[in-house]
Amino acid sequence: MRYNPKTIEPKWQKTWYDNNVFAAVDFDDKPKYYALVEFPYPSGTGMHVGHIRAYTSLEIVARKRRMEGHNVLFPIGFDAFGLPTENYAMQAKIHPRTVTDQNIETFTKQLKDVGFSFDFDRVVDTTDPDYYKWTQWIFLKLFEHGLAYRNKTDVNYCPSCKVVLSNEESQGGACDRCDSPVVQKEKDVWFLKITAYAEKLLDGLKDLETLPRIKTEQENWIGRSVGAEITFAVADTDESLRVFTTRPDTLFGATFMVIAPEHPLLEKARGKIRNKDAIDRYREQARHKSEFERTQLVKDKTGVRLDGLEAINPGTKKRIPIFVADYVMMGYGTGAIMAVPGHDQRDHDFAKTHNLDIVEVIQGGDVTEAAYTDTETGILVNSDFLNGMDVKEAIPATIDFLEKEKLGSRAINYKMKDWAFNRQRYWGEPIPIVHCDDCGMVGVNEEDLPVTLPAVERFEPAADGESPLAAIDDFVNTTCPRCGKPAKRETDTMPQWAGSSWYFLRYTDPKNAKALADYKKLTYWMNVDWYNGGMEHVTRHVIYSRFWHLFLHDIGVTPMGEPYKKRTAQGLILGPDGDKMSKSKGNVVNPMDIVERFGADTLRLYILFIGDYEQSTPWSESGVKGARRFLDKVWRLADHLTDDTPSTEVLKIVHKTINGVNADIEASKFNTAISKLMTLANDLSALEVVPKDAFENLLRLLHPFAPHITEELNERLGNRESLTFAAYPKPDPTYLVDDTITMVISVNGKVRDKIEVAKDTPRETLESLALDSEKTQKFIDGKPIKKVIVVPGKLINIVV
RNA sequence: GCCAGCAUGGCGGAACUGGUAGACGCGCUAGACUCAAAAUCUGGUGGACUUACGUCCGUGUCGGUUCGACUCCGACUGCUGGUACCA
Repeated sequence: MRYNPKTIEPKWQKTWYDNNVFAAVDFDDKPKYYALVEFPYPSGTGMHVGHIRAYTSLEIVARKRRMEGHNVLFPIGFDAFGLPTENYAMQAKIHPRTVTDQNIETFTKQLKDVGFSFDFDRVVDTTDPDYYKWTQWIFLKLFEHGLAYRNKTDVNYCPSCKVVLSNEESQGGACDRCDSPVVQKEKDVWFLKITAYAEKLLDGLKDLETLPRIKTEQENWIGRSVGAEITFAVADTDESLRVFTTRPDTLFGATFMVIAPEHPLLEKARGKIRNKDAIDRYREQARHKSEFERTQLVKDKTGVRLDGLEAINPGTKKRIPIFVADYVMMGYGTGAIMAVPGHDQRDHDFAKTHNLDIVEVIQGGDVTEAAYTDTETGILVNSDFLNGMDVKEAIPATIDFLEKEKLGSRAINYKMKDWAFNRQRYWGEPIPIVHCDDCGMVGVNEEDLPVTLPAVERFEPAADGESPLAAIDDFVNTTCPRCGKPAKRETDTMPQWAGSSWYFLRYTDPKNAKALADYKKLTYWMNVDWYNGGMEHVTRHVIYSRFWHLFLHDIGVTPMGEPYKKRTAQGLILGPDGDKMSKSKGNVVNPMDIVERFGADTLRLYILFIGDYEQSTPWSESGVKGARRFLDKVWRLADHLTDDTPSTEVLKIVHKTINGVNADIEASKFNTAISKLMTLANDLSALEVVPKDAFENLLRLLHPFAPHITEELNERLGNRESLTFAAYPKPDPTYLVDDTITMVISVNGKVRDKIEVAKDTPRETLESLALDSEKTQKFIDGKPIKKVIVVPGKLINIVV
């Protein structure tokens, strides 16, 4: 009989899913293993090959762990709030609830068609009120602990559509929907104080098992920098300017100051500024510049000098000018800098444009030409008591001086900003806050959660940038939870990151109505042993969810500090043309097509064989064929089985494969694991008859990759037990070592001969064997032998 | 600009801590089977020279360290990702 995935795949899927064989068992005695993949956004187009790649890695690990005797939690769910569904719903005039339910249904069917071993009893859906009740509950806790606050900020606003836009919808400064220019509109929005956790988030990275680059990316995102805060008095006023600098040693070279256009000094000292008009004009320009312009047009350093105000350099005691310039941002540091044109290139550019003094304080370069930024070899000059020191000595010396004079202190600054936590849209979790005229902002009582999204006909954004919820009187008008007087509900909803910041906790206890998850179950299942997802989520999603988890731990809701033990990230699958897959390029590969034409096992196998798991790789149709041929070959092997005991030679091949495949899977080297299985199948098919024992080992090793065909073949061998919980093969060390080894003989590093020798041939014998070799003789050619290097088990190199 | 990563046959990719470059797959090619084709099986397949045995060259470019470099170091080029005037 020929291999026909169309009949055997549905058969085994039915067996698995009808009997719930992948259900994780709470509090089981077996050691637990929690394998987590990033849950999908259920889009209308169904699964992408990228989803398959993202899930297949841990699918292999989960199936392998079950065979190794673990109680495995391998869950899946849906991150279903968000813009695409909402936009589609508006366009198609279907309620987002309906759209979401349909999409989830499609995804679930597709996941099962590929044979993923998820525990479908634990599916979570972030848009389910029973789920988002707890998302709201966590928000309330953050609010109670002062970690959620409201503040004014500028948002992208389209005056024509009267709608707030996301960054994505306002790229290049034009509205995505009507193409009119986007302006910045000031609005009161919610923030989460993630900066309060900056240090903890940095600390927690120490124990995370991951690629160095993943760690580096998070470190750079948090962006801790150590330096000093220095206070500059503003001459003839009571005002002062605080700056943050990483280079306090260059204090004596600060010849001017620059403040952000939004800096409060401009209001406070307004009376003293003589060129108000010019300043106002510049501030207005900066306000209208989109973030795009302000950050992309790097070349021209614009700015206006404040007439009538000067600062005093606390080192030199000299008066120095103050400028307003938009290259300084209010959002980082203190919104003001001391400019050291001699040793900072941006300041140097600015000084050149505006004809300002450039003073050299670190010797080594030519500061009239360019800023000299070498901190290793430079020596301080023109700096009073710092003269003669190197940069490393001068930094603490300056800080000591500033602290003594009460002009500044050591300071740490983070690049990471607080998390803007709001959207003015319908399809998101309502923020559970009530605005009361008397009590201010009050959290909804816990027993009144969830604050559900009202079922409405119209969910288009309301006018003037307000959420559609603002137009629904029934929703808005409520009573104050504290004083009982009439009050209004918050109408903003949460961003998409909210539901995904804690979903992995819900999987441990998905139906709990009393808590986000039972503490004992959390204790049993957490931490996540292995978390795989996209490289693009390594900064935002991973950091946000770590923040929520650390907070939940601090308030005693979860037992562990850091949620994840190990994190990996898969590479992108490109189109067959090497470009990113996209509808517009017409190079999208639909994974379900591959299932249809070649079978799910072929898809699973190929997607891991395609290349290094962490690297991006183009899709190849002919590569798929290769994966299918391999399965055909395995199928045919079953027709040549024998009960004879395998030869030592065969046992060696089998056990080396067991050893290699095991190691490769644990190291995410799925492509080489598969190539080793192919080699084993090739070797077995070269035999007259295939020992059954060797074949069964092959089936078990292959089972996590290609579960359907292996279950079928296993059944045909007469085995009653499913492979799902069959013992994973263990290598027998006696078959891993060879008695004889091939050693290379090289002359001056070039391979000239190979010899077969016993494993522990002594050095002297090897040397003489090498020197006597006919082939090497030719290259030694009577020249004097300088040295003979013997690397045990590898080679002998003769140097002449 | 800065940070990180990558660069290996016709193609996707292997090569552990420096030690036989090109595993495995695709493609191509010759042969077997077939009336024929498909499928399958067997052999070959980095390049140049050579009747052959072989020899030389070869891991983006240039240089260095080493008995020995795809692997380490320096400079450069190109590609990918992240970030954005971060003080």
